[in-house]
Amino acid sequence: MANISDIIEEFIIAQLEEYNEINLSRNELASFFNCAPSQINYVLSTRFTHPRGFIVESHRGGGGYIRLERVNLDKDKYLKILLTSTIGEEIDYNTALQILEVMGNKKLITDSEMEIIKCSISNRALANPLKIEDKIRANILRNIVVNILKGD
Amino acid sequence: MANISDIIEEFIIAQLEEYNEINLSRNELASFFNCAPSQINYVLSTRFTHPRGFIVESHRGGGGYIRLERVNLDKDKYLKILLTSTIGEEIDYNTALQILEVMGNKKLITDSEMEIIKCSISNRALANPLKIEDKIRANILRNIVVNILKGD
DNA sequence: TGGTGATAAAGGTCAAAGAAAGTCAAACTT
DNA sequence: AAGTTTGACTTTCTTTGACCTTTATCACCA
Repeated sequence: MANISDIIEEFIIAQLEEYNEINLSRNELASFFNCAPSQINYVLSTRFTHPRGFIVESHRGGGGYIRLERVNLDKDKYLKILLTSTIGEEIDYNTALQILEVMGNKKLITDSEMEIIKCSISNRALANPLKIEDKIRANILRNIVVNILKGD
Repeated sequence: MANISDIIEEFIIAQLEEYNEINLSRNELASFFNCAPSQINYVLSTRFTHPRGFIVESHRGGGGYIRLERVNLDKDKYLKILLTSTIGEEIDYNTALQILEVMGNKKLITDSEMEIIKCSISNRALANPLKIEDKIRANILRNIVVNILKGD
């Protein structure tokens, strides 16, 4: 123990115990702990991950920030399992569909939410010639919009 | 927060909440907020954009002004415009967000649907080392699941 | 009276500087 | 070998300022 990363982790978790959503400044944190700013990124990416129930958002530029939020994994066992094991590094469309169906049955998502998600993850939407996220995103959005038009 | 642009944005939006068309003086605004006049242009061009449903008109010279208006297209028309021109071959995250906001305002999507879509199209979700759709899809799903957990 | 040019009063543009945060790989620890 | 630490470099967003363009008005002269 007693390595900086663990200490920073504890510090952040302590904050999250009080408020379950917090704003950090990467540079301030780094100078507070006397470490490289990128150390903060290291801590965030190794400790504050989705499977552990954290959501991290950030903004660059003047007035930038890092926002951290904690979700309660124990609230729903099924979702917890999804996060921590079922959905791994990769997942094909049919498996994903099966998951969605269960989520629908369990009323975790509405029908129209399910439709939106199907749009988002369809092979058509994700067809990906070369690491071009903006194109992919446009595909996803177009999909979604057509779908809303369709549903009267 | 704590950056001037956001504050100016809020100020202007508050005005638009009352009157849905307003006249501003660039210089007055700038001196009121103690910033460079061109800062106003920056705010206008980054925040009061077409995708967000604003129209900006201005006049130079003596008695010049900046007129700001909020447009209100009916739903089908708006969606058609989205499909045929606003969403092109590529779209960056911020523009997409602005579109989603308007869709939310127009009740074309519910708040939780909006959250799902944001999850689907976030840069984080689409981070794409190399044409690997299954990985991307897993990212998207994980995003969505965390988000549903978040929503109480 | 009517045209003309100077001046002032707007707003516009653009690029450089500044302020965050992100990435990645090399070096260091355990 | 695995996990951590560091730092150089990148990307994104904001702020500032110098310079540009457009418009209105007013004084002046034919």
